Amino acid sequence: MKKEENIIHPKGCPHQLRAIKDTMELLSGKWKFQIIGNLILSGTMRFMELKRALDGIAPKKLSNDLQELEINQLITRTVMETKPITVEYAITEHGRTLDKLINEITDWGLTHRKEIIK
Amino acid sequence: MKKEENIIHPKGCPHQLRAIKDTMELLSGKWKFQIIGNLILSGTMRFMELKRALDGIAPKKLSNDLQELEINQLITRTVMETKPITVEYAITEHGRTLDKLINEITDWGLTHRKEIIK
DNA sequence: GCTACCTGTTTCCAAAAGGAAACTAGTTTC
DNA sequence: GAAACTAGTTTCCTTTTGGAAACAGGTAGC
Repeated sequence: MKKEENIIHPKGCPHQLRAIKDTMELLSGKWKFQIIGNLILSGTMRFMELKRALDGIAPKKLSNDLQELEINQLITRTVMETKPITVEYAITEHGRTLDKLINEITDWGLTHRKEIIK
Repeated sequence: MKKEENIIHPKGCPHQLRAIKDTMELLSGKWKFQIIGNLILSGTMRFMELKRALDGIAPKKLSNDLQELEINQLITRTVMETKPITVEYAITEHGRTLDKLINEITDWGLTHRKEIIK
């Protein structure tokens, strides 16, 4: 075989690869899907509620991730004028479109655990 | 409000959160879903084919990720006794169960791009 | 005024991820 | 024997990620 045989671009259009890249650049990491998952289930949660639900997360990390998600219009942040000030984080319409994806991630995680154990 | 009000564990059973963690610990990162995606489309690919398809990946990274995926039984590695030795990476039955998940990731990436642009 | 609570930010540090370049080692082609 | 192909490994470095601890700035209760 000589060199000039693989010029033709393989399969998988870059269009789809870019979509995978987009999703993973925004949502990969340890906590983001867990945050979205909690918010989809609860609809709305406060900072300390999230901190307790996501066992072990540092406040800085939670704060950073929430900001990134807000910038990408997946959640909203609302300051409530309560006695000690509270902040409500809510899932947006756009954020809810992650519903199916999170179900797939969850289902696959369960499947994989069963597969690897045996 | 006094302190002892939020003892009850919120919603979302830890069972599901663990599944999300499992999936993301194995598959988050820049390249893994792209590798699996290519292999699902092509069935089987050689090292250099993958390297060319995943534009910009360093051989070390590709090698490392492939090893991790093999350990988790998502792909197989077969050395072929050809003229210059070649190695074929193939998706396994278990790896194919990621099919739906990758479709969701791709679809959501396309949706998100449209949503953010407007 | 002291303490506690809420929502963070700041600083500092450690670990993990990722990339560039050089190199190994075997085979084939010229 | 020189050059080019295969499939990586090794080394070194930079960037990103994540976490711990301390602190800030407000309110409320005692």
